[in-house]
Amino acid sequence: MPGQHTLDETESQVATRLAGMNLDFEAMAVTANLFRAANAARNHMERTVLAKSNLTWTAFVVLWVAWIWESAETREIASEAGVSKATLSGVLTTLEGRGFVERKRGEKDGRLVTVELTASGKRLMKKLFPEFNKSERHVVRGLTSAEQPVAADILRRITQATN
Amino acid sequence: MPGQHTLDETESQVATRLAGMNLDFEAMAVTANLFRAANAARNHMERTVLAKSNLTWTAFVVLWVAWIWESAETREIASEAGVSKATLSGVLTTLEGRGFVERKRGEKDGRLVTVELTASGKRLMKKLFPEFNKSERHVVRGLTSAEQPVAADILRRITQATN
DNA sequence: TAAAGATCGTTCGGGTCCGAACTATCTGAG
DNA sequence: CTCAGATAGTTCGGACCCGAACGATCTTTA
Repeated sequence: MPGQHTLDETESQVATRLAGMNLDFEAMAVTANLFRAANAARNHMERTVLAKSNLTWTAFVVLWVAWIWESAETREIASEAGVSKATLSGVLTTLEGRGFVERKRGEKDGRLVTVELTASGKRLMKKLFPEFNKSERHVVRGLTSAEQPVAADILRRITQATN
Repeated sequence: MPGQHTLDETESQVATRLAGMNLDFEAMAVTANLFRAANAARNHMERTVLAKSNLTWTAFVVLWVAWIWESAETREIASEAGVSKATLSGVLTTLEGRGFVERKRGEKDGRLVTVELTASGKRLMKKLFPEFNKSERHVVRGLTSAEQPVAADILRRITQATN
C-alpha cells in the first residue's frame, strides 16, 4: 500500500525528523490527534447522516443551536458554531432560502437579528438529530463508558485554555 | 452579557430540551467538546502564529506533511491533512504560486505527482514550526503532563473508531 | 441633545472545501 | 497486443470561511 502511513509510522517519522529541535512532542501529539479525530468524525457524519438531507456540517450546527435555544441571536450562534459572523450570514441566507429558518429583526434593539426554526426546520431536526446521535455513539465506541466523561472533561479544558 | 452562554449552561439546556428522547448524552458531550476544542485551537493558531505568515491552517498542514516526509505524494498529503484531493489541488496551486512547494510528475508512474518544499518553503517551516509548537504547548497547558499521553491515546482511538 | 464611539449584521474579495465529471495513465484478462 | 477497468490528479459549480470595510443602530459623553 504505497503512500499510506499508519499513525505510528507518522509519529516516529516526526520524532526522527525533528530530533534535537527542543520541541514539546507531548503537546504535538495531543494537538495532532485532536485535529485528526475531529476531522475524521466530521467527515464521517457529513457523509453518512448529513448527506442524506443535503446539509453541510456548519449548516447542521447552526440549525442545532437555534433548535436547542428555541430562538437565538446571531452572534450567539456564531460563537457556539465556531464560525465568524461573516460566515454565519451566508449560511443563514442558504438555510433561509431552503425554508428551514427565519430571520427576525430585534424589536427593542434594531441592530440585532434573532433566528428561529420554521415548522419545516423543526421537523427536520426532530427526524435528523436521533440519527446524528447514533453517529456520535459510533464515533466514541472505542472508549469505555468510564472513559467518555474523562474525554469530555479533557476536551473542555483544552477549549478553556485556548480562549 | 446577553447572548453569551457558558459551556455548562449550554449542556444543561441541551439536557432539558432533549429530555425523554432516548439519546446517548455521554457520546454527545464527547463529540460536542471534541469539535469545540479542535475549532478553538485551530482558530487560535490561525490568528496567532499562522496569520503572521499569511498562511491558512490547511496550507500549513500541507507544508508540514511535505516537510516531514521530505517529499510526499499528493494522495498521501490529502489523507494526512484530512482534505479531499480536489481541495489539495487548489491549495497546492496557491502554495506553488507563492514559491513554497514544487510539483513533480512521477517518472515511473505518469499519473502520480510528488510535492517537495522549495528552499524558501524549508526556510519558512524551519522558522515557523517552533512557534507553532509553542502554540501547541499553550493549547494543552490545562492538562497535566500525565494527562497528555492519555488525551493523545483517547483521540487516537476516536480516529480509529471512525474509519 | 448633538456628536463621538461602540456594537450589530451584511457585503466583498480571495482562499478553502467537497462531490462529480473529466483527462491521462497504468494494469490485466484474453 | 488490445481494450476494459482501475487509479491519479485536475477542473468545475456551489457552499463555506475569514478579515476588512461598511451602513445602520444604539450608547455615552459633554
